[in-house]
Amino acid sequence: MTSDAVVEALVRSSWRVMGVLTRIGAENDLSLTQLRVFGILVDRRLRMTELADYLGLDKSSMSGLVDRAERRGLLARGKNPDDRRAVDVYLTPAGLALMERLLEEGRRALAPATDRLDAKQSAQLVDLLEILLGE
Amino acid sequence: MTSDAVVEALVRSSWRVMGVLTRIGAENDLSLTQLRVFGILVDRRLRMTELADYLGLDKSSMSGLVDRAERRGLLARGKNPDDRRAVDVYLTPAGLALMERLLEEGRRALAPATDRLDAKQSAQLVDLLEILLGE
DNA sequence: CGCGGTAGTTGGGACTACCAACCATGCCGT
DNA sequence: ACGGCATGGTTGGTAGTCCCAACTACCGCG
Repeated sequence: MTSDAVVEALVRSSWRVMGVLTRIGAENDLSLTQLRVFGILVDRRLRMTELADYLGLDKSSMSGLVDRAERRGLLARGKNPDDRRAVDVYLTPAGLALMERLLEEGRRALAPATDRLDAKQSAQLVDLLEILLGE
Repeated sequence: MTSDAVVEALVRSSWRVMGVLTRIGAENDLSLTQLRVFGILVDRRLRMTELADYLGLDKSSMSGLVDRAERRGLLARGKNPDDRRAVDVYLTPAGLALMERLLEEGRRALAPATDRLDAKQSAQLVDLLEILLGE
């Protein structure tokens, strides 16, 4: 069965990627989840629950997560204009700046791997992964 | 720069894969890390420190990890014949059986995604990821 | 033999996630 | 318009993760 090989390759490479992200996060005192939160919020402003859905976490897990990032001035809570119960979360300028640094770091850290592909292969890989991810 | 697109696709798909693994783990009371330990030990018997190296964790993190799995009878500690300080870790038959179930579950869970690729694309993806992972 | 280095454990601390319980607000039917 | 149920978020408690520092046991070399 070829499905096995695909799953195996996917899982293996995913672990590799997570390892890189974990290291980059650790160097900046961010957990994997926080890193992901930042990645999500780069171009969005979301309510707590929406964020929890993105992450696949319980909403109660969000409070502390956001608290800690907020305390560091990287993230802020704001009122939601449409629903007084809801709380919007978004990156502060400092958070955005940090995220941009981390993106660059991520690119650099993965470069040894991604550089092994030529332009055509890169495009192919992106296409295949996008099919995998579905639209 | 096309490197951006590759990194983005890789990170996105890795998160997807991790989500699936997290769910499967949670359904069986296993953390992501434990799941990975099992995956590593399927065809190996390792010392604590070697395992820690595979996982990129501190050796002190291993004790508790192995403890908990051992308490559930999924994993066992054994003496290392060459070094009396060292402790070998390996899957018990129960652990191996569990892991086989989980592998099958993983394949099934990822099938909706992997099925979107035909045989040729699958082979291509595996090739590309293997290049990425290095030899 | 003795001494520095390595294998693993223990203890303490911050963080992560979950669940259940709890306010505040929103929404619906009557 | 109001009573009741649903929804958004927080809090508190628990178990697990992961780190660092300190410690014991053992290895190996001079």
